[in-house]
Amino acid sequence: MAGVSERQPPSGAAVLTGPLPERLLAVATRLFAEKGFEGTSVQEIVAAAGVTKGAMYHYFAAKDDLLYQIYHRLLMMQTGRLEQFADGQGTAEERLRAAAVDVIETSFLHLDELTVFFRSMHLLPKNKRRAIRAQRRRYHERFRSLVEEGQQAGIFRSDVPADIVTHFFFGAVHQVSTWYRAGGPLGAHTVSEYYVGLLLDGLRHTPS
Amino acid sequence: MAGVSERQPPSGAAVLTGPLPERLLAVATRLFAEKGFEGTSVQEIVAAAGVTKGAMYHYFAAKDDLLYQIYHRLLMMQTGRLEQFADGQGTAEERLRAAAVDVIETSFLHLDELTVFFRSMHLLPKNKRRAIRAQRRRYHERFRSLVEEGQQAGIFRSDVPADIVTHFFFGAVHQVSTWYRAGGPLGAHTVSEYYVGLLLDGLRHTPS
DNA sequence: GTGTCGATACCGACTGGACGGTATGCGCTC
DNA sequence: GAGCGCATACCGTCCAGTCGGTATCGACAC
Repeated sequence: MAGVSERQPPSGAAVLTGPLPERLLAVATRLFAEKGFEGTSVQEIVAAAGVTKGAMYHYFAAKDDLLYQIYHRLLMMQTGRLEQFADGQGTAEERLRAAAVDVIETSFLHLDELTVFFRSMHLLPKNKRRAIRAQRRRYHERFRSLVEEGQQAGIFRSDVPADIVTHFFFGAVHQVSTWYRAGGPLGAHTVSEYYVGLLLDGLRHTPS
Repeated sequence: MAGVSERQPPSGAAVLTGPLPERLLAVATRLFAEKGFEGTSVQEIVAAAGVTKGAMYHYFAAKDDLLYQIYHRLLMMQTGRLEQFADGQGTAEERLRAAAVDVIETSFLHLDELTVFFRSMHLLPKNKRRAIRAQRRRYHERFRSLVEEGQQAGIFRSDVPADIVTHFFFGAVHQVSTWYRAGGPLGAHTVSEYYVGLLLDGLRHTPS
């Protein structure tokens, strides 16, 4: 992956290092995932980050700005990657498979962000919610058009609308944060392959 | 007044009729779905139900009791139906298909309850959360064993664990509340059939 | 059929604390 | 000496839960 640049070095717990805005977002993500957005006070966030409220309100206009930024950044990254895979080489099935595996794997890497967003997006003020919905729409549409491409090429079944397929798959993916626990018996890559296998081939045994 | 009182007539908007506990749950479900659990005050709930806080705390020990009851009742119903389908007649595939269609359709009928629960379950106190998790585990296990049955009969593929299949499918189902809107172009039954078709046969075109 | 008792169903004012957000100040850098 | 990056103190609001009180009703006695 050329265009996808590496982010911060893979240090274990970067809580008291680095630029403050990122530190606050990291701490807030963890706390929101643990105790919920409304169950976490601004005071707790800044205390965990080793600063005070003045610092936070210097960088973020409101508490829900944290929530917005948390998911906005993840979504931007995933959208960029999806578009790279979708616009790449290979058949529609190959590209869809690669994109689907990638979105699951990056989702596993950011389970907290996903958890927090899908629990609390309804708490965002209207304008921010609209902004996120627009970005998600763009993401959804790109995936959907990939499915449609495969349908028109005769690779995918056409009796199920591509829109439904996309909702079906992303629904399953966005819910992994409710059951998957890192450190369990299943690795992220394993689950990704299973999920994509189910998406493409379904559950029924097809004697080849 | 006899002991066995009359049930409420099937009127459309039964908000100010019927037994108070059910009335409060119905009103709370609607408000929680609209404005979130934390964004809805007890005062608003009781006002919408036409009573006062004293009445609510007469029937419910705490605000989160409402949340618990809302999903508890739905889950009990769906579990009962799942077990009926699973223990019924037919091949494993036929029974799984019928059970899967049913769970989606009942989910569409109770979208508000699903929305509220999956947004706010983390706000439940520990004991109630444990209770719900136990019930959901039972539900999950019954579906999983149905998948396993089909795997052992050679009807379903065995290279994907039944546990993963169950998570995959329920994940997709539990997320419908984030995109499906009643009154849209797609009916609940249509979507149910699409989803079950995707679960069983997957996306790939299999020339028969 | 009248009076008493107890229970159920509900009312509504009040409290105590928490929480998001702000106004101001202060040190350090350039 | 100006402005950035934060600290500290404070405010107004809101809200879950409480608690003493009232109304209604059935059961039972006489």
